[in-house]
Amino acid sequence: MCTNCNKEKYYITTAIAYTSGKPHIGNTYEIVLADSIARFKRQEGYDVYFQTGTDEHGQKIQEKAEKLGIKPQEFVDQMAGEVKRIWDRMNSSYDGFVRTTDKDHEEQVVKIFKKLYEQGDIYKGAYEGMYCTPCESFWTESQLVDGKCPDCGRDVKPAKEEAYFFKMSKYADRLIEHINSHPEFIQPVSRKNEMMNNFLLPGLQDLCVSRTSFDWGVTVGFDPKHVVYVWLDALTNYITKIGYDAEGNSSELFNKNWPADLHLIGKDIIRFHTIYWPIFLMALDLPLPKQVFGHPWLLQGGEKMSKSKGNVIYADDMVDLFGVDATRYFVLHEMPFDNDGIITWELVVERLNSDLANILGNLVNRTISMCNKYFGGIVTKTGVEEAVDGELKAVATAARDNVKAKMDDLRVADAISEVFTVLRRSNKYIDETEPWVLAKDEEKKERLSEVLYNLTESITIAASLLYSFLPETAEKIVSQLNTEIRDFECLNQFGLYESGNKVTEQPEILFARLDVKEIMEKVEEIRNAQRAEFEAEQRAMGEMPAQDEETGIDIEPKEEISYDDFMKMQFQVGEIIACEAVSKSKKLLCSQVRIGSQVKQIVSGIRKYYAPEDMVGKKVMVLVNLKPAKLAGVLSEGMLLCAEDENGELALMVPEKNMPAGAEIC
RNA sequence: CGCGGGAUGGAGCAGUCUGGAAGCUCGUCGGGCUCAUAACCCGAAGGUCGCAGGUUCAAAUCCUGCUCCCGCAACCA
Repeated sequence: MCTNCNKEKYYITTAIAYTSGKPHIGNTYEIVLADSIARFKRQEGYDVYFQTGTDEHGQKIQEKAEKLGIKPQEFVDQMAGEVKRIWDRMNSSYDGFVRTTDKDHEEQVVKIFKKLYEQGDIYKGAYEGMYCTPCESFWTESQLVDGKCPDCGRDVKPAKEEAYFFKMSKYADRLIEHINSHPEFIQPVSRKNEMMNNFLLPGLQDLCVSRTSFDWGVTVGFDPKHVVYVWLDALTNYITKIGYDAEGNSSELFNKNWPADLHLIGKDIIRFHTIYWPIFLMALDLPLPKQVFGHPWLLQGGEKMSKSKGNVIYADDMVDLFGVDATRYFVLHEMPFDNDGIITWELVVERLNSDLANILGNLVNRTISMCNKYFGGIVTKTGVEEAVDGELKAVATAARDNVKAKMDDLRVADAISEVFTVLRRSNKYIDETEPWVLAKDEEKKERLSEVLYNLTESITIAASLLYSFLPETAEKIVSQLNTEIRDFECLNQFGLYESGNKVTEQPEILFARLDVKEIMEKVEEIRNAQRAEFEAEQRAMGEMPAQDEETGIDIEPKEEISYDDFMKMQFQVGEIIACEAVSKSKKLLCSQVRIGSQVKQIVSGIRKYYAPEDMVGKKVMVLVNLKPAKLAGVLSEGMLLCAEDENGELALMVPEKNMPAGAEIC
């Protein structure tokens, strides 16, 4: 309880956005969802603190900055600015924006690390594995390919690197106990079982919490060779930014707000938030957050969005085409509670037209038009009631508690539907009361006035409830009705709209209907621009050679070899006499290849381009004397040679004339 | 047998835990209405609830087996 204002506090956070790339609509969803919850809690009367931010350390970011030829700090400054700009554009009402490169945050991370070390939860140990010197990488036995480095194929040797570890196991039992006794802690519940069965119950490994292989991170104060593991760094943002101090001088803000009421995160990082984070907090002797909600993902037409697929949808493009509130509406509405949601441009247009334009916008527009047409804009309550009014009033006054019930369960999409129930009922009410018929009869004038009053009142209630989700639209509506967003407390009452008020003379169209075809043409432009941008970026990072369509593809030049080197390789024509898919893999085909008098089994990653039955009978170019290796558990004794284009499309090499199986290629 | 999620009218989903008349939104078709953004209201068609068994008076729901899809992991000779 806040001592100043008597309001109960509510601390909500989003995950901090990783700054390795521009966030797409799937990432942006989280801030909109959090914003809606934060706004709703404020409306309900909570003293809300809403924090978001950016996660800016780590190897990936260091590498990306290097490739772009700029300093990591410069890179994350750009990305953080971009994230903040998009969050602002989505009209998110966060109170705090943390960057993990903020001085005060970094200082606390150092202190926290030190504290945990001094009390024995973090200890110095060694990370053991197989080390590839040229690649500067550790690999586990299972990652090795044929006993060699999976990246460069060179020899690896066992090596040890000193590192700090966190004693996870020490707190595991306490965490299991907490999760079991607080069923609301992990939401949705299905995730709880996943965490328990996969990680907690089998036993927690101690976590390596420092790195020496790169330096873009928070340096361990007492051992500057090491940087703090990104997750230890990132997770603590929830306490550092509101003023936690590991040495005991925490701020007012922290004391008031911790523990957090809700960490809103994506389902992919639930493990970090429901296992590592609580354990870190236990070690710091702090209370655990009350709830962690791992929301589902927004998939583009059922697929994950990725730049290389060229199917990414960005918030900016959506806002340009549809506006902020339509974008907010779509992501909030289309995202169910525990399944992934689907977004396509066509679906967005459909939702916008049917819900926002037809049901909401048109209702407001027709109501205001009638007020103007019949009463010069003056809305008067006359008290001439009829039976049909009862149902409208019942629906309108019940909406508040229905919305609240859904919001309490974090079912935001369902909460919005509750508001639309009021709007749909209002449209129906117009049909039932037929104002245009009443208008023709002078004696029905008072009844007509009452009908329009009831509509105006219902819309005011609906708009007030819509405020958390579509703040701009809600404001526009009440402004057109010449009233204000109504207090949450009164939203279960009917008849508070001030009788005699005058609505606007010129109702503005809230959401114009859109034509799918026109939108799709614009989308095509966006896609083209995106593709060009992606290629430019790849080139900037040196991952894609400048290409000229006339001259074909250039590849990374390889080291010069001697004729003897070439002659070491034995190429022969092979005839595929049988071929089947490798059952444990999606990409592999296993072929029996006749080479002269012998038959070799060869596994190839070409299932995407060749069906097993198409392979049989083909004569192909085979590298015969490659050392056999197992792929997905299947022995492969050679390699079928293919040409590959920039899209990964493959073509088997076949002799230009018919040649016998076994013919040497040289 | 790597881990997990899913399969419900043309599309997107709810319902499954706690068996008891198959529901919502969109689309389609028909009708009504004209205040409104060709919007709104009413009605209809359309489903072997992935497949096959089993339990039960009763199964979308519980049990067993299978198929397909999607993530992750592994792997792309």
